[in-house]
Amino acid sequence: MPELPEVEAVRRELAPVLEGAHVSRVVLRRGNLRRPFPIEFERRIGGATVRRLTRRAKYLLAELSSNDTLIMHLGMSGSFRVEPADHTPEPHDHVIFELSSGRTVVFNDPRRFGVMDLVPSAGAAEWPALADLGPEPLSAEFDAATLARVCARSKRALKVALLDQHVVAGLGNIYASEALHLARLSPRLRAAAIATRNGAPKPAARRLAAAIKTVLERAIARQADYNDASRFRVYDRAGQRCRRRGCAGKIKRIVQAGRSTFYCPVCQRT
DNA sequence: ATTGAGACCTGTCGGC
DNA sequence: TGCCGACAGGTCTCAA
Repeated sequence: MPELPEVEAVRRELAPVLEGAHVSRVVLRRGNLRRPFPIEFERRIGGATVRRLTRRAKYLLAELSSNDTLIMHLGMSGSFRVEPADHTPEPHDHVIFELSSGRTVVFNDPRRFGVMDLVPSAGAAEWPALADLGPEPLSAEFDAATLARVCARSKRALKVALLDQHVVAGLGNIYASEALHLARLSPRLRAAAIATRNGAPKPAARRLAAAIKTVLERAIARQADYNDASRFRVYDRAGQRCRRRGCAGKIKRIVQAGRSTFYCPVCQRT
């Protein structure tokens, strides 16, 4: 379940287990995920201590005492479990990090769209996918002005633009729809429609930038005391009633750039 | 330069 | 029950 809030939840769960922990052994149960594992992956991590576990967009970054950084992405179906040392592997358990604490961190990924790579920490920010990322949506760096600027000359639909990690880093298919609903903006609007000609933000851009932050913050907070999976505003609710107060619309599903978009045609008219 | 389509994988679910 | 297509939270590459 990996968009920014889910990755952040994973980080918060793993940080206490990994930070300061000594990795006694790494076991690969296959040679690749979306791409092959880097050369000497197990040997280069084995023996190191994890200094910090951080997140950038949907990536997890484990800084190691060896001055390498382990870059991880969960793809569509990746997940981590913390297990006792003697656990029996389950199907699709691909990477096992054995810690000298006696615990084991297991990476499981049925579809194998995940990624792991190991790079010198000094150059981690230049790792191709990381270097191209747009602003972190919960940082002060991301606001209506930055959003308006990157949308300025784009002819694609607003929803499609929100999925572009160069526009804003960490939104995925669920929270793009959710943010647009909160901001009362149609997913089919051209992206450029929220910016004025000189690139200054319109009220729509302000609403959208604020909605993105709100939606992500709420999702992160919900994960913290994780219980019932989701009460989405629109995602996966085709045919059901719009949850906005006073709106009698029915949620609609459309396909944009090959991906499902959910929205309310009544309150997300522009 | 942008943009959309297809590819990469496996699992699940609904319809016939 | 079984088979088959559609679809799933994400990138990446290729060709208009």
